[in-house]
Amino acid sequence: MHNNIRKNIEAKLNQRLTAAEFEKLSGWFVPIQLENKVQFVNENQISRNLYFVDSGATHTFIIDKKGELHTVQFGFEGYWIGDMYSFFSGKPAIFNVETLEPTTLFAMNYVDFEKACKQITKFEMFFRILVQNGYLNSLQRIASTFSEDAEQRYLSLIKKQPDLLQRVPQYLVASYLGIKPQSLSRIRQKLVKKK
Amino acid sequence: MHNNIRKNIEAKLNQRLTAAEFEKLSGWFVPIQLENKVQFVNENQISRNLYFVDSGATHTFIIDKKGELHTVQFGFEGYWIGDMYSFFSGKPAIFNVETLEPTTLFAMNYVDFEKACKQITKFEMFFRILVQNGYLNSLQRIASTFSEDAEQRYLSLIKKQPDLLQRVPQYLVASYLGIKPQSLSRIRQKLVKKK
DNA sequence: ATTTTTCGTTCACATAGGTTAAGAACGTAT
DNA sequence: ATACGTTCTTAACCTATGTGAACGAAAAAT
Repeated sequence: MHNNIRKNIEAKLNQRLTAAEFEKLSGWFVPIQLENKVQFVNENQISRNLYFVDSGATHTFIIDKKGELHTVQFGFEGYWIGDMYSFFSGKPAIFNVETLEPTTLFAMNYVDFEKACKQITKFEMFFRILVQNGYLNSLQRIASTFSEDAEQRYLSLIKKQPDLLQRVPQYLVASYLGIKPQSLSRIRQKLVKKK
Repeated sequence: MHNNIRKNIEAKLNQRLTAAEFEKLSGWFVPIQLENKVQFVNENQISRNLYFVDSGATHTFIIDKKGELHTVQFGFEGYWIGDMYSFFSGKPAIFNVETLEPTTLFAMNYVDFEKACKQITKFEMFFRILVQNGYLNSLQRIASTFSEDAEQRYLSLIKKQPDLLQRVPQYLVASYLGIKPQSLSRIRQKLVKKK
């Protein structure tokens, strides 16, 4: 049941978990089944869970002062998601997370997370790597936002995740790229003509 | 000598270090004095150091394909800087870091960092908090880039760091905001007239 | 099956920010 | 004091993206 988590951790660590370690971890990850369009993390509400996406898709987003939605990140099979700020500080979340398909998650609460870090050094290492990678990715995303135009960002994105447009509505892809749906439509039209 | 580091760690942890812990840590942080305009982390070169800015100022930046500079972050007294990617992976850095004033740093190398994490749990906790905060800040910066125009971002920035323009050249502030120096000049002129 | 809502496209027009270029202000070296 | 390089400003023009609106297609609800 928890095999995808195991594979994911072992791949990032480049190291295997023992049967005992895996068994302990499994106990701390509770499966959750959600329908499409279910929001399970809410801005301004406390969310002391860390989630692993076993199957399905999610998006993490904020709503700005003008009421506009901005996608911070998508989450597919094998992604770790949630509101880290709330998870660690115990204060209300700053992001929202919602499913984009029927989705199976594994959730670990903060108390178990602390146990896991203490009892299983490999998990603590794994998690450190996870946060570091997330941090670096977001720094590079800032850099690319400033150095590339929307067309280039779009091309990089579909190169990196060719199935993205098949799985999430185009207006959310636009919100991830930092542009309006109409602009993404225009960019796509221009690219078709170029060929 | 290492008092600023101590204060910084204790403040973030909200917990004091014992004399023994502090003494150990002090031994691992090597002071470095640099002149203005010294680049001490280079893209494509390995940099397995973590730096604490004791006094002075730095900026972390990338150069894009068009040869243009983009500031990723500034570092002043009490900031922790360096190229985390290289620090952890041992691979070449993806960022550059340079002084903007005569600067005093404390450097910790990766081997000592690992010792510190193992021997001083508080340091390990502290560092985890540091990376998490960095990650969250960068996610929020992405959100603000998409939801605010350059004028609003400029106003938020000088509100948060009123002395920034006194300490770093305006073209670097522009590169941090993601605009050209001419555009920042135009925005500033417009703001003066508004008053 | 029909209606209603959501989503993607297209277009005309508006605007923020980029580009180029020139000159002013300032700092530093001579 | 003079000259040189660097930074900042200003202005005219250009371009990518935003805005608002209309339409058709697809999806969801009835």
